[in-house]
Amino acid sequence: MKGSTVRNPTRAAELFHALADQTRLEILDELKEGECCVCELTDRLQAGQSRLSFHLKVLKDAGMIVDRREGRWMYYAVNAEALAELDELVDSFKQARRARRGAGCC
Amino acid sequence: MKGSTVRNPTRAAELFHALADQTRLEILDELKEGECCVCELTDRLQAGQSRLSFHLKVLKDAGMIVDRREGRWMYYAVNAEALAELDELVDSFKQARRARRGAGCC
DNA sequence: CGAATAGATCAAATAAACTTGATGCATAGA
DNA sequence: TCTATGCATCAAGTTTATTTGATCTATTCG
Repeated sequence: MKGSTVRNPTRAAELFHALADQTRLEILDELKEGECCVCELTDRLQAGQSRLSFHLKVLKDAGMIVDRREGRWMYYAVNAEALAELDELVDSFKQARRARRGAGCC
Repeated sequence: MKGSTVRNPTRAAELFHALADQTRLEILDELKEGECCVCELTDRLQAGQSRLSFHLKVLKDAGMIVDRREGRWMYYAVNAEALAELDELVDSFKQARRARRGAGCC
């Protein structure tokens, strides 16, 4: 455990921001099939190397993915912990929606 | 139903983008307690009127919230459909993570 | 109708994110 | 050690988001 993740608004924004990009969603879509190296991603997605590297970094900094070096290849994979965090975050939006707040407004 | 939402990467990015901001998360945090008008939000959150209005628009355009006019007040509320979409999206990241892709890399 | 109020919208300024091409660094193999 | 390969990183340019202060619109009430 890395401390409260939900209830930390900055953390939540960081996590959602990591998901708020088409290219990164495509990366995750590839990674969910299993661990994968950058060169593989490069030709699956239509993306230049440095562009891909940039987005991988965003995902990694947010904790959405983890990396592992093997020889000269880097393997990336989805981070299961982050998926649990996301579940919690989405759940947190669901609390106690009542019909209407008290009486009139302001 | 408004057509496939998961499996539409642009839609997914839009939804996550709406959540990728501190102020908007705070708004949602207020709204989950129940429907609420802008003036109420204005003093709960430390935000100017046009700023709040901007973020409410982002949330609304993404379908995260719905609005309702009552006299001269606008009431906003979390959109339950969007919460379902989010659940689906987060689930979609979870598919079939295998240990390792086939043999060596490239 | 005229004034007041709640919010939306617009324009300009600023800031943050993304793309691209170049360069750097580590590893592996000759 | 020298070279090639796989990626990360950096700098510059571009695009997209956000903030702020007006201004505009709809609604209510006198």
